[in-house]
Amino acid sequence: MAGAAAALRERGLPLTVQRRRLLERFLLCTDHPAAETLYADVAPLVPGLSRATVYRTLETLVELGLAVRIGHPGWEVRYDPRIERHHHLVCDGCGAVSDHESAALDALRPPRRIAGFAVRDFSVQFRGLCVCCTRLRSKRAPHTR
Amino acid sequence: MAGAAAALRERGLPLTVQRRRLLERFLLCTDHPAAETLYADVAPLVPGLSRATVYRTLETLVELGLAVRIGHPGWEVRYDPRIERHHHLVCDGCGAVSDHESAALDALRPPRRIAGFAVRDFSVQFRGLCVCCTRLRSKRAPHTR
DNA sequence: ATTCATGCAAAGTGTTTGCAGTATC
DNA sequence: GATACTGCAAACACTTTGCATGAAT
Repeated sequence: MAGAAAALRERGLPLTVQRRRLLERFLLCTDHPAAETLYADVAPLVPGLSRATVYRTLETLVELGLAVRIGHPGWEVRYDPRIERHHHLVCDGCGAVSDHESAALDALRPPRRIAGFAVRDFSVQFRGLCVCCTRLRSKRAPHTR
Repeated sequence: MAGAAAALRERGLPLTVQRRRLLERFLLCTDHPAAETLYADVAPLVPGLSRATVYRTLETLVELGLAVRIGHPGWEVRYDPRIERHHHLVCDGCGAVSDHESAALDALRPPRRIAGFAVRDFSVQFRGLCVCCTRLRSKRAPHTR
């Protein structure tokens, strides 16, 4: 919390009541909440809190490097006609998805069971930046997303 | 395509014009299309094609085991104040998705780079049957989905 | 003839944006 | 007092659903 407040100050960003309350709650979360969840938790403490503020605050935190985004807004489900086990490289920059075959990963044997869940197969999703997007980033000032 | 047609017939599902065209196109795709993309590609060939049909067809293919879904419908972006990764258990039976935290997986260090792709993080998707569905299967006749 | 798929349009989520007003620095 | 944030409501993107019609077996 202290670190977060400092990070905001450093950028000249006001520490509003809404942000303080959201931070207090968010930084304790261990369950990677969605915006809606955080809104539900904090709204009772901040009369009139708007969902938009929650969304905006969370994105600000990501920009400040105080939070990690899991997934991307506006990202659709994609489908793959290849059903054999294979893995994916998902670009955080442009959304491109490419396949990745790996003997090493294929050699792994997943656990049969995870907390009652009967595991049948697995696949790994690597997130990062594709070649094109890497090139773009290195030119301009580094800037998240 | 032949295999797909057979799979449909086996289940007594009609091979409609729309499905045929969608299949013809989809099975050739190597770029993990989203529903919208497939719609754009096929709509010119099937006058009056509806988006709903595309969505429904793709989900049918997943149920038949002819396609895999990358991502989950209705999934919101989640945020994490710890820079910690987490994984997913996806039930082939009911489609439920639950989170899975694993110290062992967290300890893994992904490669920095895969064929030019700058890896930032990864997450593992385990597919199988959740507790409820496992119970159902063991009682009733096995029934894929 | 039966069964299931389709199109349409409406509704449902999750998220973003423009704007006028307001709090923070 | 300047700047940036907030709430509101409307817009937006993606996806699902109900229903009457129509097509495949």
